[in-house]
Amino acid sequence: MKQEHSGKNYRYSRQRERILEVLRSTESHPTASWLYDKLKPEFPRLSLGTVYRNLAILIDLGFARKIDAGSTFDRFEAKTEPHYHLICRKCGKIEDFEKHFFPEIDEEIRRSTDFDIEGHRIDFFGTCSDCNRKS
Amino acid sequence: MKQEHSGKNYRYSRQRERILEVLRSTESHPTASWLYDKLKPEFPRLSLGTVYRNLAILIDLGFARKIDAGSTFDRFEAKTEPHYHLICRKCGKIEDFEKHFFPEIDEEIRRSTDFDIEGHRIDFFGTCSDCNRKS
DNA sequence: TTTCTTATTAGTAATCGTTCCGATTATCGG
DNA sequence: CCGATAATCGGAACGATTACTAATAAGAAA
Repeated sequence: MKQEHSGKNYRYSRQRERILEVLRSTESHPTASWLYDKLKPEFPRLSLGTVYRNLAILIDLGFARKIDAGSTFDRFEAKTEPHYHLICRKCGKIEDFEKHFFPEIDEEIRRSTDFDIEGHRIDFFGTCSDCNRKS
Repeated sequence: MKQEHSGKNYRYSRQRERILEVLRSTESHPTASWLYDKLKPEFPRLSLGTVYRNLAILIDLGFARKIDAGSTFDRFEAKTEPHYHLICRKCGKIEDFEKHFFPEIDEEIRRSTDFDIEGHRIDFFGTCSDCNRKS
């Protein structure tokens, strides 16, 4: 893991490395405390503050992203390729969707606003197949 | 203001009526405490909890929406027609964008997932003209 | 209008996710 | 190995939101 970006140069830390590995190993778009629980057995003295601080650093390094899914808590992901999210209104599950990406809509918007558009995010809302099956 | 929806029947309240009016009168996508400050002179005994509770009711009634813009606090709007948001990465300002809407992308997604898609939200990120001018 | 029921409010305390702080530990260049 | 300082731990602090209780007010019925 290269740890330099945006002027800053971060020292290596075993906790940070593992936080990124665990984040990369899941598709569940976890919370900070989920990561904390996962890593607590490995680092018995791990602190939640360490998880938060390192997630912020990983975001700064471009290795992770924060997701706003309407919950009261933040969720994170390590996927950096462009993709969208399917958010289940019933259970809150977030799934990645990468089959289509629409770069042309940025152009469309650029033409009719003076905002300097860098990119966009799309979230699709609905009900996941698990929840559909149950009702 | 019709106050019935989702089974519940709400009583009239002057505070709720004014909260909606003020929310409709601004394009600033305000926070709960901004609304509180605006209405405090009019209702000297207004409580912040009242603002939050009524915003939740207004959302339930379909008169308002909550916006997740990556901040630590919630922002609200009373515009109910479909539209997107332009979010300034520098100053946090949110502007509405209604010139284009892309209903066809829901169809596109429906075809390749088993999620039951109800709709989508798009947020465009960039720099607003005010911030561009300053730098 | 008066009464009665109950939704709504004000005021405050509690909650909960996140950030901050001081002391200790670890990284890493010299 | 030493020294400088970044990162950690543990816990306190913070800030937005929610929950609780007694008082108030909407609105239906008499």
